[in-house]
Amino acid sequence: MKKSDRTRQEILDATASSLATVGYTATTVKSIAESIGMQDASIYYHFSSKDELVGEVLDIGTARAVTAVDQALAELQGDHDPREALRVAIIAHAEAVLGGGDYPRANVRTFGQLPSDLTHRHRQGHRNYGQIWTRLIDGGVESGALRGDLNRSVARLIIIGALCWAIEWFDAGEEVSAADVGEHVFQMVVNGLSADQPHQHAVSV
Amino acid sequence: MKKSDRTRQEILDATASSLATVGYTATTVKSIAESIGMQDASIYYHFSSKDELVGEVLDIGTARAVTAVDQALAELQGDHDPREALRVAIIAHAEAVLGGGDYPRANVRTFGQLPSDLTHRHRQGHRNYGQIWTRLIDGGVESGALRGDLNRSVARLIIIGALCWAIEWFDAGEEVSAADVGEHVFQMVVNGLSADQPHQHAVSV
DNA sequence: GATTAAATCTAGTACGCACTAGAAAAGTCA
DNA sequence: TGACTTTTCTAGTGCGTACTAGATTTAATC
Repeated sequence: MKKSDRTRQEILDATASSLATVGYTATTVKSIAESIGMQDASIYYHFSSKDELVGEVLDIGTARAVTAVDQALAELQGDHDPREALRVAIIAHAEAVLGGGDYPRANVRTFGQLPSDLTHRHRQGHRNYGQIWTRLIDGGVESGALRGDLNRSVARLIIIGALCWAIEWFDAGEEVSAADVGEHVFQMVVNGLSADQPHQHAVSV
Repeated sequence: MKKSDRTRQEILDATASSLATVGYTATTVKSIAESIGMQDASIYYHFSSKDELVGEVLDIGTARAVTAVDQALAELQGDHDPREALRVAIIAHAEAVLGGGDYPRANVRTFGQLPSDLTHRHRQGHRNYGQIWTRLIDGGVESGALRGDLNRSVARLIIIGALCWAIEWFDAGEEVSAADVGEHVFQMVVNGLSADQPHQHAVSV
């Protein structure tokens, strides 16, 4: 591996870490360079602009999140309740975004604070990610496992929203793990908080 | 009312509107001034800094959200299922943040992109707001209406998160209203998406 | 209508930002 | 070692930001 590739990777990692923790605006080219012991101008040998660099980090982030969920679903072999697929996907998302690396976290953390160029650039990636969930919900409704009287698109966005917003309060140091958060979202959104429900397995947290 | 008070209000309104639509960074003192036909320097006759102005807008926002939820709960007289209280609160929050004015929207929209001074300044306000929900959930669990096997704090944050994230995708122009979003969050989080649940009233959207 | 106070404007400052040009250093391979 | 390429640094530019000082206009009061 060339030195250039190694440095490039180091820059990407530092940018992902900064985006995930302090957001887009507070992530300056100078601060990225400092965190890896470089001068800010040297960044521009590897990337033509801040937004190209940030865009690449976000691309990697969506790819990793999609892979995490796809992989978790692929491991679900044989016949299974569509609710179980939803559960597995929700927990995989939670682990990728909360417990996982900086890249998926950078994605969620900077959502809503990017310049419009970058927002547009990633619209397709978000659509692709949304389709995973659309398929899961559609499958559940059509098989009769999930209610059909709710707007599926709204339901999808509410699930994703509950998971994404968790980044604002989740603290990896506390006793609640990323998987715990996923389990809670699943329990609430699929089984419901109401006490007199079937299909409930006690959750220990 | 003095002229100074009217102008001051105009500045607050313009700031709330800007924060709610483009976020903290893109809200510049100059852009605020321009939107009401002033010079940027004139803003400083009424407010000592950008962050003091923004802080005041956010204070108003939390106050209005709290009032909206409190008022909706107060109208719930007589005996009622704790789930109904949760439903009323969720819908009131949705209407305040999605359908309501710019002030509560500014709060949610800028969450996570504020400088740390402002974040700290509003920590108490957020805590107070969280307590409304803590009471609702605790009441539900203790009366036996809600499950007791989930972490209540996590449950609270998931409900608020699902509602807050809706600001990222909700479009007031579409056929789904703010109250519809609230109703969906309630249906999912309390009754659950699963098909074979009691307590379900069909929702038409 | 003159006098005083309130409100706004003009014209700046200083600073941090993304980014550039060209020199210097470090790495590569005969 | 020496010639060449790749990478990094030094030193800057221009722009947008929040913010300030002092003159100027607008409003209120007698």
